[in-house]
Formats: sequence, structure tokens, C-alpha cells
Amino acid sequence: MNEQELIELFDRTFPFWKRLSQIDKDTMCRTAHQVHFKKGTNVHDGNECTGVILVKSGSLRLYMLSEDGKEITLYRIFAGEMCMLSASCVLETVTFDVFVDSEENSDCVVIGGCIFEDLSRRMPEVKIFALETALSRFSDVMWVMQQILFMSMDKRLAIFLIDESSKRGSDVITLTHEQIAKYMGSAREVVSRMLKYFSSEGLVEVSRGGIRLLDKKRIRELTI
Amino acid sequence: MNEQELIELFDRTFPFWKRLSQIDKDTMCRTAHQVHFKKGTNVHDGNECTGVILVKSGSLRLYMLSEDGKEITLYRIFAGEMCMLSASCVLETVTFDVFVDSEENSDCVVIGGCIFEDLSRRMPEVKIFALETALSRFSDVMWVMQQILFMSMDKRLAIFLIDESSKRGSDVITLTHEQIAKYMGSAREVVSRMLKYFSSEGLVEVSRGGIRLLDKKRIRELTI
DNA sequence: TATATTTCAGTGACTAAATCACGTTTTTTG
DNA sequence: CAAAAAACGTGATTTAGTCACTGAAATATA
Repeated sequence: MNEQELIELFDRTFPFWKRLSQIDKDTMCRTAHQVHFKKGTNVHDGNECTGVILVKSGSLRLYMLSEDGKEITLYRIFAGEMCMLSASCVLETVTFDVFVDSEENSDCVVIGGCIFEDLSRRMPEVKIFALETALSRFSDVMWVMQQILFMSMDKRLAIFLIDESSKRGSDVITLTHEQIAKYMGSAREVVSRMLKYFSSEGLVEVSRGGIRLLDKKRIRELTI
Repeated sequence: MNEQELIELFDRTFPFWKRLSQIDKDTMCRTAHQVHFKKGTNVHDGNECTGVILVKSGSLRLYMLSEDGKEITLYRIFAGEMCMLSASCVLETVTFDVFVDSEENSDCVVIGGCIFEDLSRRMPEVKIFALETALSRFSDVMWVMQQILFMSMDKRLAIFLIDESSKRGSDVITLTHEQIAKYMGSAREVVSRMLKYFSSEGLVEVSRGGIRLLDKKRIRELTI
């Protein structure tokens, strides 16, 4: 990716790009790292301020982690979107630890937190953008919370399958039961058993590392 | 509360107050309603944009509500603090429904959403303030989520009791089991049984509508 | 290629929490 | 004071999460 492409990416991503001084533009281009994350690797682990991550291709998964290794996926970031919560130094009011993994082989551009912090101190526009980007994910997290608290497992799994299928544009979902459990904040055995039940009802077909949706209409009815 | 007191309140609350034009100041003072909410009444119900609520005395409880009446308390707002999420029109990116109740008899000042919206469109400072105020509660909500997902009931109840005791500055907590359950997103029976167990261990003393903490040291040990 | 290792899934037993369906006691209210 | 409402108690059941172990499939490696 050359400098021209980087500038185009920034222009597409940041509404304030046009109004930056040439110096600031140069600084951003110079300090932006292009990073490739392998599938399954950790991108951000809650401690240091990794910075703002733009996803060019692939996808990231943002999650919380308990002391004993339980996970709950808060939301996911796809190509063209950006991860703001990994820039903790820009958002002083965000005090909880999040972890970010690369779900697939992902190409990203990382802008160091301090660059963004400096910009956001000088330009209200940048600060507003950062805050709005972060806040917009609040609603995603609330949806996760609603599911956990108010919905039964079969409904939640049905929602997950339909969602995943439409996101990937395929009736085949290539995820292990373990992975699904981590997305849903549940346990592998629970997912396995529920999938077995779905399978016995003819809703899905399960195979090692994959699930094929056979009757989306009836699965969708479960989500209501 | 006369106009002078109102101005002082706004000055204390809004860092941007000094930089408002006299016209804007006047508009805010004129349109601000002073409202008293009786204990237990609903303040905001997710539909209309109630506006920004400043709590002068008492406290508000912000919660989510499921179709079948289950509740989970997200956080609470005490005297001197403010409720931003009830001004949904100011925060377009916040799409989930929250409900707000008055926990006690509360005196509040309500600033209509559109006033704030207009200000925040014209003044970046105001927008930043609104976004930061909203975002700062994100961390509270994540703490609730961590408790629900990663902690056992005894630990959660212990945390709640210690927390409540220190917030109210008293070893006696005057809440029903039902109310505690709604704070914790659990069920009355579960809270009752756990309190009975706590009581059998000599940690608390339960009476109708109240709980006295007898051994805070040991309760605190449960929270670790 | 044969074997070893890792990853993935299945399952029974158990525990925790939520739900259901009552019953009892206390308080409030007409 | 009686009736109604609110608060709490409790056993039975269901649902979900945990534990311990198994075997099967995929992958690595010798």
C-alpha cells in the first residue's frame, strides 16, 4: 500500500481529514503502521494503548475476558470499519479492559494513540469523531447484554446462526462449537447440545468445524 | 429555586456554561423545567426524548426492561450528577431503549432535548460534553456485564451489599428482595435464598424490607 | 507412511441459577 | 376491622454452566 492509497483510506475513513493541516496529514501518514494479523492472533490486550485500528480486510473480534478465561464477544469489526476502544489513551473515560483478536487474516492500518490524542486535543472535530465512534458501539454491547439476560439459549443460538449466515453471505458457518460459545459467552458443551437438538429437528446439519443451515425459515422463527 | 440558583447549578454542571452567549443562557434558563419525581415513579420510558436531567437531590435508576418485565439496573445517578441517555435526540448513535425511575423523592431540573441538540450542533464544546458524559457510563455498564457473566451469585450479592452500604453511608439497607433482584438482574427467590444463607452464616440480619450488615469484614471477603 | 499429538466434539453427572406454583406473614387501605 | 396488597418462604422443576472423561478427526512429525 503506497502513500496515495493511505491518503485515500484516511480520506474515506475520517470526516475531518480534509481539514487537517499538511503537517498533520504528513505526520499521520508517516506514523501509521501497516500490520498484518494472522487468523486467531491477539491484536490488543487491554494494557497498553495500541491505537486506532483501521481494518482494510478481514475482521477483528472485541471481547471481555474473565480471570478464569471465560470470554464474551462484545462486537466485531469488519473491513472498512475501525476500532476505537483499542486507543484507550484517547478515551480517558473508558476504564474497562477489552481484548481484540483477529478472526481471520486481516490487513490493518494502526495509528498510534498519541498521534490521535494530540489531534483530538487540538481539533474538537477529531475529538467528536473519536467519541462518536466509541459511543456508537455502546448500542451493540447493549444488544449483547439484552440477549444474555433476557433470552433463552435456543433463541440466542438461532439469532447467532442467522446473523452469522447473513454476515458471511453463506448458509455454511465454519466455526467450531468452542468459537461459537465464546461469541455467545456460553460454554462449548451447551452449544454442542443445542446444535444437536437443532440438528435433530432438521434445522441444521453439523459437521466437524462447520454448520450448514438447512431450514432458515424455521430457524428465523426461533429468533422471534 | 430562583433564576440565580439555576444559573449557579448550570455553571457548576456545564463546563461550557461561561462561554455561552447571553441569549443561549437565557433560553436554557427559560426552558429548564424544575420537576419533582416521587419515589418509585417513572422518569423516562425509552420512547420520547425526555431531555437532559440534572439531579439536585435524590437519585435515579437507569435500567433495561425485557418484554416479560425482567429488569437489569445499568447504573444510578445521584445528586449532582446528570442523565444524558434520556436525551436520545442529542445522541443519534445510541439506539437502545433505557428506562429511568426515581429511586427516592428526587428534585431535578430537566432541559429539553431540542435545546441541547441545537446547542450541540452549534458548539463543538457542548457536543463533546454530551458525548463524554454518555460515554463515561459505558464503563459502569461493562462492570455490570462482567458481574453478570463472570461472577457467582454470592459474590455479586456481597458486592451489592457493600456497595449499597457505602453509598448510603449506613449498615442498614432498606430495600426489598424484589428491588435487589432488579438491581442485580436476578430473581427475588434467588436473592431471598442467598440472603437466608448469608443470615445463617451471621453475615447479615434480615427483616421485612431491610437488611442489616453484621459482619462487613467477612462480607467484603466474599467480594474478592 | 505410520505414529504421535492436537483439536474438536459427545456425553453423563453434577451444580448453580432461574422459574413456577404455591403458601404465609405483614402492612396498607377502604 | 376485613379485604387487599406487598413482602417473603419454600419445594419442585427447568435451564444453563461446569467437570471429567471419551473417542474421532485432523494435523504434525519422525
